[in-house]
Amino acid sequence: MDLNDRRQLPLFSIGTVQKLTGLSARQIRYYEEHELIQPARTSGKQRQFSFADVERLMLIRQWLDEGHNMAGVKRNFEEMERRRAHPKDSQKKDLSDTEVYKWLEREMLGTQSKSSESLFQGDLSRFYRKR
DNA sequence: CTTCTGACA
DNA sequence: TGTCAGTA
Repeated sequence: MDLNDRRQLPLFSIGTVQKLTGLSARQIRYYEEHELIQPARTSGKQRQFSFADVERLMLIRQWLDEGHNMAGVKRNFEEMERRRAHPKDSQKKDLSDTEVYKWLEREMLGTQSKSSESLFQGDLSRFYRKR
C-alpha cells in the first residue's frame, strides 16, 4: 500500500474535518450532496473522510474565499479532471511523498498550537500504521 | 456528547 | 447557510 492509497483511507469524522477545513458541517454535507466529495460511511452511516476528501474541501474553501460560487467550484474541478485526462507534457504531477509529509507536519503543528488537544493523534495513528 | 436526515427561512 | 427537531 503506497502513500496514494493511504490518502484514500477513511480516517476523520465530520467534526475533525470541520476544524481542519474551517467549513461548517452543513457546508460539508452540502458539498457531498453535490458530489464534490464522496466520503465513506461507517456501518452506522457516519461519514468517514480521507485526506483526499479533506484536500478537496480545502480547495473548495479556497475557491469560495476567492469569490467563486458553487458553479465556479464545479467548473474548477472539471478543469482539473480535463487536465488529468489530457497528457500535456508540462503538467504538475501528484504531490510527492515528502510534499505530503510536509503538509501533514504543517497541519499538525498548526493544530497543536491552538489547543492542548491532539486533534489528529487518534485518526492519524491509523494512517501511519496501516501500510 | 457527536452525527444524521429532513426541513424552514 | 444556519439552525432546529428527533434519532442513532
